[in-house]
Amino acid sequence: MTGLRARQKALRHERILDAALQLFREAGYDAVRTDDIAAAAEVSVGTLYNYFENKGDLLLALVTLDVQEVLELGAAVVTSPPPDIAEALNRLIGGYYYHSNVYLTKELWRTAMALTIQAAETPFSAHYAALDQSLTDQVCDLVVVLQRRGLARADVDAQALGQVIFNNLNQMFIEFVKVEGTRIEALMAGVARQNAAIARLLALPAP
Amino acid sequence: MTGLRARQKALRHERILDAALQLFREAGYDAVRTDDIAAAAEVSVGTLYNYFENKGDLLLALVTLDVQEVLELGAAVVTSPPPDIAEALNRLIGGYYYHSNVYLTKELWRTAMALTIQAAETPFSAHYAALDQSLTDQVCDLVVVLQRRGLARADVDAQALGQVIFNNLNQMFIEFVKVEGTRIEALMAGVARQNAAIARLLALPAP
DNA sequence: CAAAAATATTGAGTTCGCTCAAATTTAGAG
DNA sequence: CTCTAAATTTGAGCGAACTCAATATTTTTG
Repeated sequence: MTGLRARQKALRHERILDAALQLFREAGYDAVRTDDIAAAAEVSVGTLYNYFENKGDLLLALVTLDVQEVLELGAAVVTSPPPDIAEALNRLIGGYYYHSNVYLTKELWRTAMALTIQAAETPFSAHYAALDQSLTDQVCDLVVVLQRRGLARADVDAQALGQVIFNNLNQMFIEFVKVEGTRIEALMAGVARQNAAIARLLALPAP
Repeated sequence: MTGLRARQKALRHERILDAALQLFREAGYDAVRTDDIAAAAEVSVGTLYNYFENKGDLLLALVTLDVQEVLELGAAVVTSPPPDIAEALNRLIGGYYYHSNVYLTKELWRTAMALTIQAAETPFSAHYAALDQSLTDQVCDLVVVLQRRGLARADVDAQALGQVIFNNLNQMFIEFVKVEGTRIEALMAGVARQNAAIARLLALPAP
């Protein structure tokens, strides 16, 4: 059987994450003090810092859980995308976007995005970067699938184009979380317009 | 004549900015304490905070000066772009990139980018956002100019495509400043590949 | 030109993220 | 079961960003 130590470790880890998520969601990242999280998890501040590098790393741990789910969601779209290029892109990207407010608020995303830029060396930030790469790969895969099925021009660098599409959707999401008032529908509309432009360029030329 | 108060105000404002730029550049953003900047500007901490909302706003004030220069640089490319689509994009974007290390280090850019996401409400962050929009407009203008001169397909939403191109170059820049080791040449090579893909799609169809 | 009003400066004090030496708890050996 | 070593927890304390009541300086008024 697993030692008492290991079980308590796992338990504390989860208690801290749970406490952080709840407090962050209801009060916002800045308003929550690390002491509050420690108290809610029934652990001392020192212990909290034994499990997570810093306050930001704690948030990124929560964010990566979210991105992981989103990745699985996207895989389904890539394996059988709708036959229209624009629709396929919108389906994939919409999946990403609409999932984004299941666990996290705009403020939390904002803070998280800022952290991944500023503290790119911390372990969870590296993990997030890896997931971001997986998302890029997923978009690239979608482009390749569309090309293979004869739905999109095959005479173009799918890798490069996939990166462009992902960078665009990512940047659009950042702009979205920057402003508290904007709605996901508006974000989707903006991205759909951009996807339409790309889809038109990617469409097979008239025979 | 302008009152003594106004003159001293302008003087102090400049002294603070100068001190901050020098210290930030030579020691890095985090290593410099606001007390240090205040001391170097021969001003008290309280005064510093009378002129700038916070430490980050001070950095953003410096960054916006840089972006302003970059915008002027880009205008020249837009008014008379090279006849090749890919080359035109590379020229414009290269201008942006190569100017980026004139005043600021990667760490400063990283911090600044993070701040514009996290603190989108502070005055200088709003100013930065406006400049970002101007950069987007500049890219859109370039696409329109290429279309007008018959160098690019005209049957595509230039506005939307310009946004995509800008969002891509912006995101690529963020990835670039994230990692301390990477060189601008590598960044340019990556973006050039992406631009090549877009240029191919935008090229006029064979008659 | 003096006094009052308006505007700016100052720096000790507060807050919060994070550290680390001491104390506590668990695992293993005899 | 006891004693020792290893691993873990603890919370008072530290550093740095930022505040605000007191002070100082400039401008305006009579």
